[in-house]
Amino acid sequence: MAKQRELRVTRQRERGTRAASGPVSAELIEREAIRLFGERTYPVVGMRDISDAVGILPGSLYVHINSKEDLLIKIVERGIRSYLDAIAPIAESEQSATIRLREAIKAHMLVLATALEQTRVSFHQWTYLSSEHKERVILMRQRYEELFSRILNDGISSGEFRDLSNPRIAVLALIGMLNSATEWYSPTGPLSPEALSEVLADNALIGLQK
Amino acid sequence: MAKQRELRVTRQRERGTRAASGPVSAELIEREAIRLFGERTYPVVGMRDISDAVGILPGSLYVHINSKEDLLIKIVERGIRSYLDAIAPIAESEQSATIRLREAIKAHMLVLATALEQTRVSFHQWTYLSSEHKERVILMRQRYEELFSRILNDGISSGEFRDLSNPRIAVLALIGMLNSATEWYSPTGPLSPEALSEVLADNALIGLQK
DNA sequence: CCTACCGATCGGTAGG
DNA sequence: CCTACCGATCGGTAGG
Repeated sequence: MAKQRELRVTRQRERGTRAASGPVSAELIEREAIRLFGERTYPVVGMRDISDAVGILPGSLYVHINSKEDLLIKIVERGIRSYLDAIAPIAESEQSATIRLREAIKAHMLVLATALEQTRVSFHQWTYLSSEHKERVILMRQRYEELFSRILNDGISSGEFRDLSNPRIAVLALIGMLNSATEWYSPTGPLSPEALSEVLADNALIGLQK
Repeated sequence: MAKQRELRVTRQRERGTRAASGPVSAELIEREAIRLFGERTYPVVGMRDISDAVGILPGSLYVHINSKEDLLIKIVERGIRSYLDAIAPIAESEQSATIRLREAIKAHMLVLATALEQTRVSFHQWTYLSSEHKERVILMRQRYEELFSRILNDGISSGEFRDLSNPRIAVLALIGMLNSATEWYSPTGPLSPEALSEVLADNALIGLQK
């Protein structure tokens, strides 16, 4: 008995990069899944990697979760929602389009900085979901795109922005620029998310030319 | 004998989305791999998917290729090299930074349009390579980044561009915007690569403001 | 290029 | 939460 317990603890140590201990929960599993999916992507992370990270055996994960895909669904939807929640009130506020765009960019970078790995999963790995869930994600992504479209269109109407020949492409390019930060943002870098968002907003609004 | 042949042909038809026939070759396998990796990503495409697409049995692939990773290496390196080859002469030319930037963006969009799936693999899936090959890719990506850095720095020196507080971030944001086209460019869309590149160049140079 | 097969690993489950 | 295990699938090979 004592020997069995010892073996088990040893195995947990071997497995466990997990800090100290604390009970295993669905939330802990999701947290480790975010980290692992963010680092190595969904299809190449095995359930055994996740169970190692939380310090239990693979089969025991299913006491807390339903399936691997269920983990992905929750991570992706929560991730996108955090962007919608942060940016919707800004896009719909009464301020000028210029100010709204600056604030939306800042909000984006703040969410990105506080949830970098979740963002990586949410914006790139939703494609691994089965079709029904993929459709729901596509709707959320459309809502997100519409927030920026609204700001741009308002800015054109009000005369703040120039008469863009193709606002749709401008929106996609802007969002693409923001999302690319998942590939180069570093929490240990010299610039804060706020400072970065000012550089990006200047680029988007003023451009490179003098 | 006749019956065996019939069975084999039938099996090939079942497998084969392959056009007409023609001999299987390393090039054909690479072409189908580009398409499949581009559509569904490297880790979730099996060798059986590739062998189905070219119309042979899985084991027979290894007459033509060495390994699955070898396919990825070739696709990724050829893909990045096509960008370096297109943009290096422009970045190193004698023209103004403004013109060079416009032409570099146009060249980028032309390569992207003519090799959309290869670009998707090259820019996003090199992360699945083993570490030694990953390092080589990182070097190529640095060269690519340096081409744009050179244009931007030249433009700042010459006074064409404003005094960017952080040129590195501006370069990464610019490249991020260009690369995002792998997610929204459609060959059947209304705008040509040239027209798109003008929209993107205007965005980068002039910005959104009036 | 096929036949026949390999060991490894995958997500997940039954029963305690 | 573990023990013990499942069928399916993976990349790849030997021998013809």
